[in-house]
Amino acid sequence: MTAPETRSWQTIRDEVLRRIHSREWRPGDLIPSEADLAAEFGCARATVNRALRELADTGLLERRRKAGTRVAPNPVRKATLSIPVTRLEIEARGAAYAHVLLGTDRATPPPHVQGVLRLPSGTRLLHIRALHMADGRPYAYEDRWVNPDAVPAILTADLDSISANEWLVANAPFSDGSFTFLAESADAELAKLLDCAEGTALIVIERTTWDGATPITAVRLHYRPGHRLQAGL
Amino acid sequence: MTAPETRSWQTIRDEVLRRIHSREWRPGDLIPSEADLAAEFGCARATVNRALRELADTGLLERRRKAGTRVAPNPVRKATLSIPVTRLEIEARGAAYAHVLLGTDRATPPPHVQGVLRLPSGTRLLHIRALHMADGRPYAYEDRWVNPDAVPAILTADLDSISANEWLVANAPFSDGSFTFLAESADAELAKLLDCAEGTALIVIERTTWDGATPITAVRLHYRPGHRLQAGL
DNA sequence: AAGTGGTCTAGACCACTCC
DNA sequence: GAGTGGTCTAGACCACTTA
Repeated sequence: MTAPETRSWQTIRDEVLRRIHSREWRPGDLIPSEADLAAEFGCARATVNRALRELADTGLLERRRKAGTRVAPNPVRKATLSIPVTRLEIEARGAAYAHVLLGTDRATPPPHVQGVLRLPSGTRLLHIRALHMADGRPYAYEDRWVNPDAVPAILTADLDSISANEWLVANAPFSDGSFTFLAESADAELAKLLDCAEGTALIVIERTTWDGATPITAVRLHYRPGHRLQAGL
Repeated sequence: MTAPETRSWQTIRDEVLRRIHSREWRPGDLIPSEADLAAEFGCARATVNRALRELADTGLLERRRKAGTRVAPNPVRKATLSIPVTRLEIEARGAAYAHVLLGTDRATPPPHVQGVLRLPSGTRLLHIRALHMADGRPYAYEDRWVNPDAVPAILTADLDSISANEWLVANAPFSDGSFTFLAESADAELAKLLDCAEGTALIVIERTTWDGATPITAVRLHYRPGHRLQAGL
């Protein structure tokens, strides 16, 4: 045997991948148990477990106690988007970042914001509007509502020198959150801010974050026309 | 001590999360080594490792040999989108699925498709256009190019009864792929197909898949107006 | 009742990287 | 060189699920 004697969990993962890929194991098939595979590969069961768990996490295998491990019949593709702080996103593209605070006020948010934050109607929040610039050109428009009860210190923060985005990342740890992606046409105001024609299709990210049951912030980011979100895997 | 004596890796993960969250450990801080934490929690180092690895995978911790483990200063949020087969996506909403094959032909793809698939210009591919319906109403328009060299069997598949989407999932294993999300305005044809006004902003998913170095398929999915992609985490 | 995955342990060696 | 994380082992017990 000239085969390498290495039997790391990556080796086993790759071999399992190869067997699925070569259709030796087909979608829906039951594959051997961890104990059997450990015997076959000459390694500890924990090592096999690590490899199979990895593949189950990415949706390629389905595992159930007693029932065993199957090749997923309908592999649900999991696309992972990395969403860094906007400044870093822009700098990663090699562009110079700048940030323009368009205004802050305290007001009652529109109903849909109240809804997603599950706030009683009439609650007043801090409203922040800002523009992120890349090389002097508009990159994304940020419309944010912050719950000052959750992070009182933001009322005294200098949001001209640090974006609310970054201030919150550094100062408002959160336990939960969600992202939604959608498309929207630029209205007159957005067209002006993002320097595009009215009606242009824009991609929008809506994000909310929570500290346990306490809502922290809800934000909508409208990206400049043509923006693409690239997902891995 | 009335604290429970359970010390599973989830327990440890949650306790580490709590310390980060309570700002006992702040962004950029070095946290104790695995050995120290194992001693503190009274468990094996492997258990601590499992907990910390989990948090590092989600981007909350940064780990380096010798340098130790730090709380990530700029936690990169990883949003995970689950992208199932369109039929299952529709059925999960409790709607009836149907699928209309609009046409197939063999042709030379437009330059941008040739580009992303890295094919020599002039290569002829199978072109498939279809509409996914939910409860009889248009849900998404699919415009797909398939490399018949990679999956010759598709030329004889009955794409009326099974969508190309599902046929490929079941018959064309792939090793790599990528997703891109963007916004586009409906042109006259799309407006007609999706039963919306011309110029409506639509969300678009572009997907390509590969079998090693061999391109399999490139597809663009235009969703009906108002569609949202919901990401977890 | 029994089979399978899920997890934990105690120990070991290795790989990397900072000093 | 030394400290830290990365991984593997052999064994064990438990939890869940199906038969």
